[in-house]
Amino acid sequence: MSIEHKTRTQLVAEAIREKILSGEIKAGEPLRQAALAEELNVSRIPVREALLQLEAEGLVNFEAHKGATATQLSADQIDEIFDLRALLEAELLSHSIQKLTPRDLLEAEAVLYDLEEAVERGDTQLATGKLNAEFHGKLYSKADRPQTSELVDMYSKNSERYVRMHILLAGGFATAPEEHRTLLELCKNKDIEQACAFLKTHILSAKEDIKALLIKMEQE
Amino acid sequence: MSIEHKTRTQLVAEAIREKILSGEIKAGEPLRQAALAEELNVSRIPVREALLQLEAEGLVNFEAHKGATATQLSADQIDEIFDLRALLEAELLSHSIQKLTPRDLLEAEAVLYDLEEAVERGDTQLATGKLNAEFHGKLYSKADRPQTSELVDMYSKNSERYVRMHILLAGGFATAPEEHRTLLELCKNKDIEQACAFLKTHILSAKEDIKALLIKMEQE
DNA sequence: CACGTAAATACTGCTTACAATATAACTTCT
DNA sequence: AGAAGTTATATTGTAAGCAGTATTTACGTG
Repeated sequence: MSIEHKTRTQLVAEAIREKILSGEIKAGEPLRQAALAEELNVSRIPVREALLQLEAEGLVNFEAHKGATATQLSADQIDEIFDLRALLEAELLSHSIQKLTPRDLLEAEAVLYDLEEAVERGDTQLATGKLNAEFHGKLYSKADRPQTSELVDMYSKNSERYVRMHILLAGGFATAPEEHRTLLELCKNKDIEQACAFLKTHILSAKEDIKALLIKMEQE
Repeated sequence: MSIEHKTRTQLVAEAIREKILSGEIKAGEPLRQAALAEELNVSRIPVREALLQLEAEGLVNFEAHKGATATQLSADQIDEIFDLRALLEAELLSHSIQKLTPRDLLEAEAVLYDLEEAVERGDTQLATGKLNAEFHGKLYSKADRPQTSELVDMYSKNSERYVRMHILLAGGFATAPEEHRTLLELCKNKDIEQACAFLKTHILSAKEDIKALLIKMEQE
């Protein structure tokens, strides 16, 4: 194993990404190259390159001569992104489900246990972010579809901050925990049709919640 | 309409993209920043930024300290990309088909006419590239799904060079023209189910052709 | 001759500094 | 006072050059 030599651009990208996902940088806020460069003790070039990378991830809008801003997703865009997620994640699950071993399923269950515990502790931040992604990831782990997975990761990262916001403002999703259990059961039974269908409705119902909130906010 | 002020980065990106798509730069070939910079009469900075952009488009692989290469798609990757295209394009069509006006359909038919003519002239380059994309684009034009469309554009651009290669080596797809006609008919009849199903098989059959060729090439 | 090691090279990554563009502030005129 | 034009300022885009990394070549050693 060779030591990883991280380039400044990568470090800067990680730093800015974290700022956006955590909400430290709010949607729509402009990202000044010089300010970021000084704050992170690098020149503007790695900052520019990091911003370009983040644009590819959909976290940043980069307009020539005008600068970069954290992407502000409209209700319509949220709508479309969640539709895409439903489509793509069902595709992943359909390729993965037959190959899931008992061990995979137990690992998923373990994650689910942590997740439920986090919810009880009130740590919704962790529950909806890292643990939720980890649970879904376990179920897709045998899909062997690298490009599709990359897309799914991108979109889930991208919508995460809106999910968080929703939870903050609306008190979270009451139904999600049970839904996860149901989904896991369907996977254990290798019921492709039903599992995929249920996964889709699971994602789409989350969408409806968030969209309602966003529309309300846009009206203000 | 304000005059567009194109940045050097954008111009460089277009130039390199064209080189890759046209085959002037072959898959796997390294892209030297200094060489490109000199050839295009710019410094290395816009070249680097253009390469980053092309990486986001999937046309280039950018590895730290090792440089950029034109992406070399394996048979597996082609397989996955075409599956994604089938999924996403069917999604677009399903959202667009009801809203397609008689005029949209006539325009699609007009493109189809040009396309068939190009095939007869033997201009498969044009037929499978610009015109094919234009025909499909007309059918998706009322989907109102900007992000999905962007993905589809990306993937079709990305696979175009492999399609071209296939045509060069295998003499083209015998069945495609009739399939386009059939698809158009199904759209005219607003038969969502059948149109989407047919579109999927249309894309997946093209996949099989190309994949077979690629596997053959990989064995050499 | 094989193999590991050290110098040379070719390239990428980054900094500093300058040029070009867009926006904000300020006149000037009606 | 308000609109149009003009300067000033902030910010981005690009260039040239140095610093750092990976790869190749040359060399010595067993």
